[in-house]
Amino acid sequence: MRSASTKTRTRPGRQRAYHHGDLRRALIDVALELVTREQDWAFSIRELARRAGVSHRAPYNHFAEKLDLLAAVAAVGFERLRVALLRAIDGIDDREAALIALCRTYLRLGLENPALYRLMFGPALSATGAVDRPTVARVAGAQARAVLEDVILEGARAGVFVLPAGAPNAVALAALSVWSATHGLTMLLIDRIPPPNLSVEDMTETLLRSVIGGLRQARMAHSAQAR
Amino acid sequence: MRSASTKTRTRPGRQRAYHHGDLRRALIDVALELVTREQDWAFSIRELARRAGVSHRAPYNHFAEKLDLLAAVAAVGFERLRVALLRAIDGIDDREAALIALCRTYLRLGLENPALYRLMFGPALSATGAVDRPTVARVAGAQARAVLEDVILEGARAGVFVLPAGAPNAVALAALSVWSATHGLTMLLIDRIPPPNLSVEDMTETLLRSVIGGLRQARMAHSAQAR
DNA sequence: ACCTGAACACCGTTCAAGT
DNA sequence: ACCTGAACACCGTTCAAGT
Repeated sequence: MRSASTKTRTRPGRQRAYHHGDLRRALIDVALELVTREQDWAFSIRELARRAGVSHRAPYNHFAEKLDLLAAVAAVGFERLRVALLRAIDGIDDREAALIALCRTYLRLGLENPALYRLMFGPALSATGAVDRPTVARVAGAQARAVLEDVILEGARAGVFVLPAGAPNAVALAALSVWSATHGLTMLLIDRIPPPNLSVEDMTETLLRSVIGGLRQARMAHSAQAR
Repeated sequence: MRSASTKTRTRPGRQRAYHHGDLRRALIDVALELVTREQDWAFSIRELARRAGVSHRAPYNHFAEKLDLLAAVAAVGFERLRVALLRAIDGIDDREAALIALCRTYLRLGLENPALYRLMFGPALSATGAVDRPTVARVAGAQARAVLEDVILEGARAGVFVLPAGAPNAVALAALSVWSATHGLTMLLIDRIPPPNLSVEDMTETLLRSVIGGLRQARMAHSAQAR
């Protein structure tokens, strides 16, 4: 799309040029911008349509209801997360350092765009009412999770991390513990729950120390190599 | 209120009896019931008024806007949490066992009423748009947090837990780590993010093992400096 | 296949009164 | 002090058409 000539915007038929048949994408873009700027997804479908320059009915040609639109926005957020996580560990050899980089990146992204983050893990996916319709976002979330599991698996193979047992679930369970801790701190910070006299850096460091400690655990016989 | 005769409900003036001047309380009750049953707080103020048997305008005499009503509901949730946490550790001597009991209770309550839990930590408190109006819920949350901090402080004094440094923040930081992990797992479970082949019990146990490990953690060689 | 515009039943919030 | 009822400007979603 970006390779196409930008002159189309200066052409006479300006209104048609913007959508050029991809109103769906345009709606997601506008919604993402709204979520980011207003830090809220309470905007109406009608306003969305207005900003996209179409009738208030048009969005329903692409999304059955508002929930589906929000799920699409969440999917974009998960994709961004996945890319950011992959980039964060790029070129890092030490799996422990890689894990820390993952957690810090995760936290940073959450704090950068709290509303998007909450949308990703919120009601849009959790199927509060009916069946889990927005599979899109769920799949995207699973891909982001895979990055974390890979690092832990590699660390376990390298002997840096000690996993609970030989169960096939071990990696998934360990990853979920790390994820829980990081996700929890991110959420608490987003929601401004911690007392204001604690600094984000201190909280992060304390948590990561605990998380890493939990993974090194078990055989703490001899002092391991310091970093 | 409970000490008052319940015969008032069987009296002739049934309509007046229910509110007996406390429409505010009645509205909170109805809202809490709606949140619990529908697992959602998308209900309208008008519907709330309908169920309470008053005009759709009446609620505005007690809550400036819907947010304030939701904050009041959240405050009830925090109070319930505080009571449940206190009861959970009642009679337990071992501070490590007490801490585990706290985490498990926290998790259980969250899974019992996900919508209320999400409301407690959600936008109603986080002041997405303006100033932090709903101080009510914030205070209630701080009280619940105090229970956790007490257990950790006592454990540290008894030598069961080893805290980072002598900084006055140490207890708060340690408590926040434990809270983050527990809160994170609760949220992830509520949102059905973990893969379905993992059992809740396995996830919980793995997490708690890691959390406890982090608190026992022998001071590793170099001392930790808090900023 | 996609869009428009009218229509329906709702909503949050305000205003002007009532008691 | 608290409640009512009308009113305003919105909303999500559906229907019947247009191209």
